[in-house]
Amino acid sequence: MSCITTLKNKGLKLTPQRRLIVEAIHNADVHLTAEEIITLVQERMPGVHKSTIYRTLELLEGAGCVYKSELGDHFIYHHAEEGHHHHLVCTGCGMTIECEEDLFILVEKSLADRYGFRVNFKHLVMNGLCEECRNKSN
Amino acid sequence: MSCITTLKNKGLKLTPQRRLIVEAIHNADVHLTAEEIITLVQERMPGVHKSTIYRTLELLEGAGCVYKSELGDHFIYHHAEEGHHHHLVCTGCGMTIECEEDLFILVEKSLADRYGFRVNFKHLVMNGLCEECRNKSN
DNA sequence: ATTGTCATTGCACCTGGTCGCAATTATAAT
DNA sequence: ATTATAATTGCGACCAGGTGCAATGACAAT
Repeated sequence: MSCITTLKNKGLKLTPQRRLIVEAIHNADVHLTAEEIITLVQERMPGVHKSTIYRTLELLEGAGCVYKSELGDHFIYHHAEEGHHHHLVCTGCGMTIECEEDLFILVEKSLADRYGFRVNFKHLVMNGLCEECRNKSN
Repeated sequence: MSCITTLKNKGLKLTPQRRLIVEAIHNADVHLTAEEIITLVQERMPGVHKSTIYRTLELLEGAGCVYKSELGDHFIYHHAEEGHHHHLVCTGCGMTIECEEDLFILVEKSLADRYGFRVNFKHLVMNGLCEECRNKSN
């Protein structure tokens, strides 16, 4: 909800298109792909151009209202109020598992020490094989 | 070098196009983007179609001769004999740092224990801010 | 050296995502 | 309520990467 006020505070305009996009992301309980957002928005307001949606998504990301992550070959978006977590994506069956943040605290520290690099570990996507697929493939 | 024999052993044909592509990847000491490979190959043999190159790259990846990773918004390729490493990509200036594998051994183990998930940590790309950009932005 | 077969190529077209630009519109000031 | 103006939209063109298909060509068998 505060996305709207965040935008206003930054002197950005509140167009019907933007309202729809923000709404779509808020109503979703999981992350959406760009494609899904485009479909949802255009169902309610045909004629909205995809470039508008991509630009709004980028803007919302920049404003900190929305997180964008790469999930395989496409992008997913979800609103910022959700807790952080990481994704395990099985390359066998496509299933995704969400996993906790704490696993990476050590890595985060090591990277900072060794390379002076502050990693953005808000959302990380890792590919691999789930238990089931691993058993199947052997 | 053994890429060539690997292909032969699989009953695949050794076309001049494929020879050039394999050669380009072997001659490079760092990873190349698909774009760079296309340019290199076409310099020596104009008319080679990009789809041929993408397909060959995919084939080499499947044969285990070449690794493909996502680096931001594009793909990079390098031959399999290189050691594995991960990439730190600065979202500020675009600079990339290569970092060692050993950082992730612990994480790998935790994920297997907690979720039964075997992560493919061959090449991981992590976004964040490098030291310089972090100092600048404050 | 010729031939047959199947892998491979080039082509034309498609996809998701991005960009520059002219037309439109949300908002603030009057 | 009008107006000014800067942000935003829709459009069309573009980019990297991928795909189905008919034509070509590498290689094995003769």
